[in-house]
Amino acid sequence: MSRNNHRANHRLSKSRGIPEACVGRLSLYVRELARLGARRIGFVSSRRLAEQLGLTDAQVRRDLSYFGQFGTSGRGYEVQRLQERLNGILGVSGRTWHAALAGVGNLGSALLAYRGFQERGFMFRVAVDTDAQKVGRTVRGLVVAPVEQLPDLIRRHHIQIGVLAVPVEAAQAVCEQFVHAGVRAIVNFAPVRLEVPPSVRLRAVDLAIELETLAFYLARSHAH
Amino acid sequence: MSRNNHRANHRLSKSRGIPEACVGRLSLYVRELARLGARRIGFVSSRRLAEQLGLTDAQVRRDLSYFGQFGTSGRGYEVQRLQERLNGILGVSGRTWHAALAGVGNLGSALLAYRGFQERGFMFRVAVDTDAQKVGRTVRGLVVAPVEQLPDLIRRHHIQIGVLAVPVEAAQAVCEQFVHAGVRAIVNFAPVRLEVPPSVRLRAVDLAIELETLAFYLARSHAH
DNA sequence: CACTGTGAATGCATTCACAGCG
DNA sequence: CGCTGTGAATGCATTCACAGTG
Repeated sequence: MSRNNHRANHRLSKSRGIPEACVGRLSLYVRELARLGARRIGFVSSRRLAEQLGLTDAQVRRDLSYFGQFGTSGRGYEVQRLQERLNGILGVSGRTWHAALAGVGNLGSALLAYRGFQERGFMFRVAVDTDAQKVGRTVRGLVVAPVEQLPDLIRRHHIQIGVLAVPVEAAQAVCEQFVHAGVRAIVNFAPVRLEVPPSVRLRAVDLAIELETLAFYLARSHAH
Repeated sequence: MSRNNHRANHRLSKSRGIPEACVGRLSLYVRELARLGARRIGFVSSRRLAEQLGLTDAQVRRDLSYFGQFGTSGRGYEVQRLQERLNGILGVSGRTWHAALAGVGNLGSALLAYRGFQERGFMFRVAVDTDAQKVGRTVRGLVVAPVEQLPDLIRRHHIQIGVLAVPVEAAQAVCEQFVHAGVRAIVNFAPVRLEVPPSVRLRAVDLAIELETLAFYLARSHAH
């Protein structure tokens, strides 16, 4: 789910036969390459890369081969060059993606503050909430707006990614606002399945399911 | 069909052979069944369940069949009974799982406050941090302890699940403390791969990767 | 050599399709 | 009938194994 997780997904026009799982691993490759680069390592083999990430060398080569031929026989992959290429493929090189957060509760606030997003070129430019108590407050340099303004704000700030951290009851409605306003990529943290048109890419992060999955295996291993 | 009962039982006894993806979906089934139960719906067919969750009816039946025969021909599944059975299988019926949090930053605090955990029988009984500023503070009724006390606290509070919300640099070390103290299930929110013995169940939640995956598809669909 | 890139083989997960049951 | 439970078929993802390359 990991795995999964993973997974709580839908068929969208598959981007030219690239396994979904492979796309998820691209980010891992970039991260490891960045680390290697920081250590002034110029070349890396698929085996080394695989070891570090808990994969097989064949899988690394296969994954990369979907996007082109980046390696050199006998030497491996040039760290810096591959990193740049993969960042380009991931769409995170030289640009910033604009995100909007709906739901400035505990989780939402944590997401606004999350360093990993900025580091990879994701920037929250909009935060909304229904709660009149929260509207107007400033969180991480962002003024919380009323949820009614969401469509307008999305257009004004050229939002490409919507992040849902609202209660289950509100999730579908807010999601539809995102979609109507033209957002085509959404991450949903509410523990409910959302209905979106096939043109919209949806990912679900379900925290309770992560723990329940673990509980399943714990309960089983205990029994024996 | 009753002729095949021994085969089903055989499957049930083996913890192996159950697709990991199926385990993740168990939680989804339970959630939907709870909703149906609240609406006083007594029976549900695999088709109805599938529709609601965005799956196929065959998949629902297959998933459930790994654990036994819960349905009635012509009528479907008895909502309440199936819900109870699945909760039992998931290990979340009538018991509480004890969790420990490492890293009481923004994300960690949000996890402590997350309602979905309590609702499903997960309870944080321990929270630790390295930051002297945070140690001693009370968060959600829990006194933050210094990380050095983690092994002792794990044993004293019978912790079964460890949750890592520490920075990348600290993650592996704290993880090892969990493992040494006997924790056999860990959720890792730090964007780094952790090394654990095979007896320990590890799940990774990587927030940046969720966004990057979306960026990949956005970048592609934009290009064409 | 040491390594990549990739057909072919394998292993899982999902879906089909239908016998069998209430 | 309507529906489950499940062999058989299909579809993906991973791994094997090796020809090909600098």
